[in-house]
Amino acid sequence: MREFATFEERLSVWTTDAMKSVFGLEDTDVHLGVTPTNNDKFGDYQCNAAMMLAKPLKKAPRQIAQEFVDAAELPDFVEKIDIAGPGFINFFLSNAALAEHVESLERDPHLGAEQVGQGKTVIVDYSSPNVAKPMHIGHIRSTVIGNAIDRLYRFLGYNVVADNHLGDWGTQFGLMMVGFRNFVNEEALAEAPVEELERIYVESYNKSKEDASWRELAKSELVKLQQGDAENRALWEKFIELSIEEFNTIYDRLGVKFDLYRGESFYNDRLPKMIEALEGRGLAKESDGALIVDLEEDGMPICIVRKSDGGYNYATTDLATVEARMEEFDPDRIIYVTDERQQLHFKQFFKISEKLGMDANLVHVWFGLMRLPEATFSTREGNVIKLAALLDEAEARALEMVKASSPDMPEAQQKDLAMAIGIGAIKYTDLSQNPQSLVTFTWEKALNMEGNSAPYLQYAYARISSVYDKYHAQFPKTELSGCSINIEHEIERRLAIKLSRFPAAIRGAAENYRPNILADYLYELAQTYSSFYQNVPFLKAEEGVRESRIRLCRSTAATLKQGLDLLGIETRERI
RNA sequence: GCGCCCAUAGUUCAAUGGAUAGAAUAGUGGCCUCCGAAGCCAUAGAUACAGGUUCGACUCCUGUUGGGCGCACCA
Repeated sequence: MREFATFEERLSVWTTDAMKSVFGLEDTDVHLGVTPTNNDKFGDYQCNAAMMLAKPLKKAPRQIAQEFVDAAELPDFVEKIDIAGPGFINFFLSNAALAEHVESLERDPHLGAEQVGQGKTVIVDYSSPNVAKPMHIGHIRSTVIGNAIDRLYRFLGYNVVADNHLGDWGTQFGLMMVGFRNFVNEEALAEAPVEELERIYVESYNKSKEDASWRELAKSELVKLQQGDAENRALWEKFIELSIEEFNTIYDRLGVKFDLYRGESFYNDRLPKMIEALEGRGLAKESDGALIVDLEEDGMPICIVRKSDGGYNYATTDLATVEARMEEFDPDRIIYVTDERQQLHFKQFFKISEKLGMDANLVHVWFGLMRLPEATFSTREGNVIKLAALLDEAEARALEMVKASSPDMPEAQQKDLAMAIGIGAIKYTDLSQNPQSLVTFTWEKALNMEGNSAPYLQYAYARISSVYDKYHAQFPKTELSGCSINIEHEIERRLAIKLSRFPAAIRGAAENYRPNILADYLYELAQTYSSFYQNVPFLKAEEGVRESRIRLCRSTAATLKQGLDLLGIETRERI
């Protein structure tokens, strides 16, 4: 058993062994471990094996439970064991063991979370905006959810490669080239480069619809670019450079960092070989001039890997990307974070990758579309909300709140706080719900700062910091780590149990690619703390009790801070 | 037409097949002489519909209704 093993792990190992020995079970599919209870009255953990074993053992569940309880010798951290209802076996942890465990977590930089990723590499492919298009609120989910997954896996010890797979290649660049040379407004370009690039694209696109010679010109410029023409290449690189620069200002504001910015173009050279591989394995065939992979036997529509004009598309690029990533990083897993519309595409190219014999573990983490109450976002409708505008608005609203509640704070600090709170609120809104739900955007929801929200958690953290500082001012000589935690009050116990469950929240969030599991946990932890704070005195408690409670505060602060950091949400000692 | 996803309090969201479906917000009623009221305590309110599987179903299966999305050269 590892040093900071959770009670759930320890108990599960114990119940599994004990069940096997008491009932002479060898191999069984029945889950013999424990799960957390959802009600204090049923103890801290429950084992449901008795019900599940009724059939194979041909005995009544309660009888099984009773025989188990009679025969088994309790581990020392269990205070009491109970049989309830149809045959639930409930475990009550001892307060002393609980207190000791919480104390010990202070020595673990990972707060009890097992380093399951040691020696493993994971590539997380997320955000992936298109060059020459401003990021809008549709990009927030991939960026924020992807970044949380990135952080979670790093925390679990994985070597994470965060890759921003930019949309930097494709037919639109022909139109961009001719458009730029004809309609660029240098002032606008200096002011807001990507917005201007988008404007140029739209104008050029509109012109192409009416003007056949314009279309021809765009096409020939595209071919020149593809053939490596120096001038077009330079212009294309300029588009990318301007775009990345602007994306980075957004990423900086969001606290998002990538290890790589490898656009689709990075894999261009591999595309012909990829087609050869498909043909060599007899996977690809001609159809209406295009080269396709027939996936009918796999229950999917055909997948085009080379267009009838000889160009390659999405699927081919993604296959080549997998191949390149396998060669360079040999990852244990590649995680793609995109919206739900791409499910079929990913299923198709995952299948083709398998058929090609690429031994890649590919995971598509999809999230629900973001839409407006009345319609989906579209450039044509002109209802797109830019990501930068959303962040501005969040910070402005947060600043208003900060000024109202802390009018005497220096302005620079107010602004810094407003940033942490505003950005935190936006992120938390997205991270606190199941990623797969469809989201209807409203300002009110996106910038929620009341109730179950980032500011609630940040407030709880700041309040603890304040208590902690006051303690040190009043009792500067006491060495806290030398004082033990004693659990006597009910609310202390609830808080300690919550603290001990942090690793489960982390694992659940990471393994299911659902940061909301962690967000839920943190909210519950903060609620439990608030109740603790309200119901028992800390600084005015008698010596000993006081130190014990301050240590619980310290653990809570560390857990909140770490958890919020994994969601990419910043904390401040004073708000 | 085929396929994927979704439906939980008035509203916005939770709930690895487990016990009495949790929060927030809006409503009502309390709590600053006391560690920060961005808070706490109390109260009321929900599983679309019809079947099925199971000791046990919001969760799994089938059907219905209502929504979102995808399905040959856009990524």
